[in-house]
Amino acid sequence: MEKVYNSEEEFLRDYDSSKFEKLSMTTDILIFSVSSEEVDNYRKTDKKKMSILLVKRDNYPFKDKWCLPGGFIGIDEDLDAAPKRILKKETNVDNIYLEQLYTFGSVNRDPRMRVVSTSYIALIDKNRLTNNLSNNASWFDITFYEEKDNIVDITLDNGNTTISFKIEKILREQTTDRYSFKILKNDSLAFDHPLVILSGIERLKNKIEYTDIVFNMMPEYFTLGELQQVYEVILGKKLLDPAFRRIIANKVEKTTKMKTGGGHRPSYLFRYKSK
Amino acid sequence: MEKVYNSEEEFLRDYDSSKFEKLSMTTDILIFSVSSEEVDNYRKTDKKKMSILLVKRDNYPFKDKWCLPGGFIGIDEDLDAAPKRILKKETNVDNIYLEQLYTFGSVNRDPRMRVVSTSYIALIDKNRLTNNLSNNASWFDITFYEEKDNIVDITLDNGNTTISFKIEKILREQTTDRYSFKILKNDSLAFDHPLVILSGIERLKNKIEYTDIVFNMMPEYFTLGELQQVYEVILGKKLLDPAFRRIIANKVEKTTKMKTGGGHRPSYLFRYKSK
DNA sequence: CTAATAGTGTCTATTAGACAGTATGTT
DNA sequence: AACATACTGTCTAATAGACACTATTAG
Repeated sequence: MEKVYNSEEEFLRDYDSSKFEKLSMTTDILIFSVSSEEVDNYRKTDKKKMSILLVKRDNYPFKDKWCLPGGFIGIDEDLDAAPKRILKKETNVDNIYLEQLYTFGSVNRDPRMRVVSTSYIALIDKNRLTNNLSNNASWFDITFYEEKDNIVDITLDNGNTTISFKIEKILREQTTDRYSFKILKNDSLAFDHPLVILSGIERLKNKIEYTDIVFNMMPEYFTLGELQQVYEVILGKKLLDPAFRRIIANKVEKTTKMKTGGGHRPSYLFRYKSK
Repeated sequence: MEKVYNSEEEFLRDYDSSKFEKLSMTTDILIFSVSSEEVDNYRKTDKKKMSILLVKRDNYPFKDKWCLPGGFIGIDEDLDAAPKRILKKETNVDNIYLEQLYTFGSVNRDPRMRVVSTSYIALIDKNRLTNNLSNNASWFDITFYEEKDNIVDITLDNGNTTISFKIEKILREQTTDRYSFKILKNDSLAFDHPLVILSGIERLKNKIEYTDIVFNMMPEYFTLGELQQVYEVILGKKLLDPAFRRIIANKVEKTTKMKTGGGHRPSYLFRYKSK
């Protein structure tokens, strides 16, 4: 028979938290940025790509495979504090844009034991990184390609290694925008991280349209051409100049600085204007 | 010194999962529906409200306070399976619309021990419930009111009990749509559930604009007036008839059935039309 | 001069907002 | 007849898409 308590204090003094079987929690962080690939033609501007930071596992499970930076949630650590701590460790930078993405909790996602993982998206301008990444971390350029029938092809490339995977998106209900993801092919990414990365890319594509999060990936001063390229690479399509400028007009302010040196008309540098 | 392993199998055989301190996970479910309040005037249509299912706690902590239905995640249970199981238990209905909302993980959100909770939104048409709710559960009508300066006032009422709380929304960064919530007043809701409820309402308000999730709260046949009222009560504002009908035109199909009996022109019944 | 990007003007198409009007059942 | 809701027509305002044009620099 259960004991009857007369106050919350009494109950808590007696409480045995071991009666439920506990589990481990981790966090995975999608650190997104933008990279520029130099082009041989002196007139042309650098080609921009989305990029993501991965780390190479030096331990089992998935030893020597690449995965998202992450780690365990401390028992005395706020859920949001863990990704902050890990981000600081990996990048040596504070004040990085961070938002919770999704919590993944299939029973067998980790071969060691039951682990539930809350993923986060971080956005950063690479110029803020003063080149002291932790030593098994590396930036991978993202190539994202959606085939007709809800099959998504993603390729990550850091110059040495190419990782590619393919995921099928299955609409869960007619009424919503939520998909179930099914991994069709995955060479070399650890855990269920292909799913996490795809979720993150989709979130980014969505939110770039109705928030100002892009500016977390931009340097303080930028040209509108550069900004437009970042939009285009994230959305995966070309935008028309006048329409683009109308839309971002009230988000940026023109400065007196200019960018010269390309073999073409110089452009004004703009800056993010918060409301 | 750490032991060196030569294969994943060997590593896993040896793996001691107890070296990290584990924690408990729960799920909280926001079960939303729509209720109609009868009006004395025979001509007028019933006034619709959003409603949410709460349960009364019969144990410490927060004994006798109301809270969201929820429970612990089983060690061998997929994260998504837990809310499904609890939903079935509380409502006796299968196939309810369910989507993950957010994972709350402040260190002290539960006085017993460290508990991280993943919240879910469920949407249901009350007509599907054949009146066998679990016996300490009750529907509360929601009144939602946003004061000028990001202070939100929410009142829940089930006819006997009125619960009200007040939350301040603080924009986290200039660039995003994410808020931190701060509870300014909370009489009688257990845990951090005021935050969970507010997050859920905001998600609902957002998604009703670009998905078809409303139809999960509607009966199979409905009039456009009823549908419009549901939109209005969720969005918290009046809509213009012609605009509303244009927007939902391709989401519904007219049937030959009609609704008569109000002291006014009868209306056609419509049905959700999936694409 | 040329290639390449910067930046603007303007027309058109589409969508959203507003208002006024007609239609029809119950009491 | 009167009230309340159903439903539609149409004008206007705002926004998005498309194209064409001018501007300016390094080589």
